[in-house]
Amino acid sequence: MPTLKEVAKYAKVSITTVSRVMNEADKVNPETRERVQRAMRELDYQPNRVAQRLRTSKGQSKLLGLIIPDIQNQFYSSIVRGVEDVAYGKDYAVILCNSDENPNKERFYLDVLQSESVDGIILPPIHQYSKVVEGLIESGVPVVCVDRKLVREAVDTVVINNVRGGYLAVKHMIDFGHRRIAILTSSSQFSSFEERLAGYKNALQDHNIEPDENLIKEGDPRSTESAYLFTKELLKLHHPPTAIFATNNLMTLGALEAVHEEKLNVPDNISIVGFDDMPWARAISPPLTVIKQPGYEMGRRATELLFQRVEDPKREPVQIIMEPTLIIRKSTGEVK
Amino acid sequence: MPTLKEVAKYAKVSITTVSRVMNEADKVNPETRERVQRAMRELDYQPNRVAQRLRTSKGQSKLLGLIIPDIQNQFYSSIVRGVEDVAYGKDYAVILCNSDENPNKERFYLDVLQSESVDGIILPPIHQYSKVVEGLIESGVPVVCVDRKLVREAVDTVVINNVRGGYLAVKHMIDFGHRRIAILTSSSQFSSFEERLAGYKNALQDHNIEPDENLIKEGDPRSTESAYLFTKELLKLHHPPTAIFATNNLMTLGALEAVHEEKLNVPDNISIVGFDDMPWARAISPPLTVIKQPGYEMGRRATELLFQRVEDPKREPVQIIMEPTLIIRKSTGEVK
DNA sequence: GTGAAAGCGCTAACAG
DNA sequence: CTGTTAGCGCTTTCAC
Repeated sequence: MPTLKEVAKYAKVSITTVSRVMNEADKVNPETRERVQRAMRELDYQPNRVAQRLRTSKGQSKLLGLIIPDIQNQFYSSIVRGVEDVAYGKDYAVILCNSDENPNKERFYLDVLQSESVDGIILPPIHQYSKVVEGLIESGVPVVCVDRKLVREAVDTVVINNVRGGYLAVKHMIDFGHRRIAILTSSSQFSSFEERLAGYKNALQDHNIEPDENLIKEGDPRSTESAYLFTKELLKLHHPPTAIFATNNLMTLGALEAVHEEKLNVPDNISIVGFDDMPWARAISPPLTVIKQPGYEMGRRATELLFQRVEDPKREPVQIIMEPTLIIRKSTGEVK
Repeated sequence: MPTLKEVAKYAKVSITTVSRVMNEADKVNPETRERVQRAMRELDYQPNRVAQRLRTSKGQSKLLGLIIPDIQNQFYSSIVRGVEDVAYGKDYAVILCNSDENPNKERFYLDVLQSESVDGIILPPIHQYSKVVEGLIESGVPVVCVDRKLVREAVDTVVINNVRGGYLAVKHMIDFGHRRIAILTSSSQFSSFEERLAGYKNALQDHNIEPDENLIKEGDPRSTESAYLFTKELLKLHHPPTAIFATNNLMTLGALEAVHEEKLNVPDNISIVGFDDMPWARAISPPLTVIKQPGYEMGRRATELLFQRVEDPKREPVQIIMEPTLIIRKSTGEVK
């Protein structure tokens, strides 16, 4: 690959001039500029981003970091796509990291990203209190949280109103006459799942339904398998639930599989509401009623926030709370 | 972030020595080494990858590039995960790029990656003849193709036997007595889809079934919508097919949706075989018969190949052809 | 066994 | 308007 120096020699100017025509900064004599541009074209010159990054202090690296739990979770794929699209629009590339909810991996990647001098980092933090992430913010690295928040208020954040999401789902089932409604959720650790559970409880309370601990299953939200097992248990209960609320797309799959295996008819024998409106949700039979989160849009907004912060590091942190929507399809119906 | 220099000062040695203890190269006096290591620990030193990359010529950047059509296609998510896992094992980070099958985007990202001095690039090339990619290989950048091949033989490649995948699917339907079997595939451009179609035709031929052009639908493989429309058309045919083979996971979803909308029973009224064994395939009712491709494993193998090439740039190129498997579930049955 | 010095490709003062 | 110079943080000869 040609370097600045070679272009300079070819165009018979100094490297500074070449650098100038690239960065549009100072005015360069039109003729000179033209000559340099031709040289760049003819040599097929591409600035070396690594050198640029090393030299430039902040906000010019054209690289950003994105740490997610697992790219195989489609909800995160949506976020990633949103991030990439906005990044691409600004000639940014993104380093993608999978943390597997493992704080050590998160830490490792955070170090790598910092060491790569990325302009900023987007992530759903594994812990709501995170020394590492907070340290990062303090040290001036632009960070935006997406999907999950940090307890500390002073961070740009994009989340959805999870309490409302949970409420909407459960309210919908109650409206159909259900009173024994089970929930498949995560053991408390992630703000999002805690909130969805809170929404579930609020809805029950508002309709004078006593929560039944047997219907609240808390497991690993990454595991379709555990949701499957929980659902099996649920269905074997003496008083089984007439409706199930699965709080993410993976758990929904587990619930669905168990229900089908038991030859139950949806929604006649049991109603199901999922979380996340994945492509398969409308293709299956019956189509699945879900709480939709705008993953792609969340990714976009988070990235825009990040760019804003890169440009103005001392702007006041913003919290964007997006609204989940209930999409009613055929997997929910009157309780029999 | 502390630099080499600061560590050196802190440990009262020269930066060279610090560099040495990091890279384990020359022997360093045990005492000195210990002192330096303590300094690094106490200052929480992290080598600056950007500087390392700029300085080092090849194969030490600890960064690799991955260009895929779209991360929202779960098959590619699997590949990405395979790549990341192997990369993580070697302290590598990966830059992820979405090409949307757009050669300009592919080209843009290829330039970016080269300009980032990545150690290597993994991609399913958009075109089977690709000047850009071939140029890259010629210029010495380690490249490995995954999922799709280049016509040029001299590239490391990891693909599946797509002809066989197509054959397996269709043979399975023929065994159930089907003779009017439709295929939803891509307009010819991608080697993988061409081959799946070839497998389809081979199977028909081997069983003396005349291919019917009306049953061969070629569209955009990224579009669930187009598969949906095609399926609708197919079902309205005077002699509609009794079975449908969808050649990727997105198209499968479109077919499923159309079939359900027409209130057809699977497999009683129509059999369906999908391509790609996505998590939802076993959760739906009836569970979907599919041709499974080992996406995750393909990503792993591709990355291993890449690392081998980084270590030995003049090793002979390897072509790994993995086998697809037919997973029989309940979406296929006797023709009525 | 250790240090001094050069330089990767680029940007940013500082002169002219 | 253009060129000279000094590094960014690191690796790598080449001396000592």
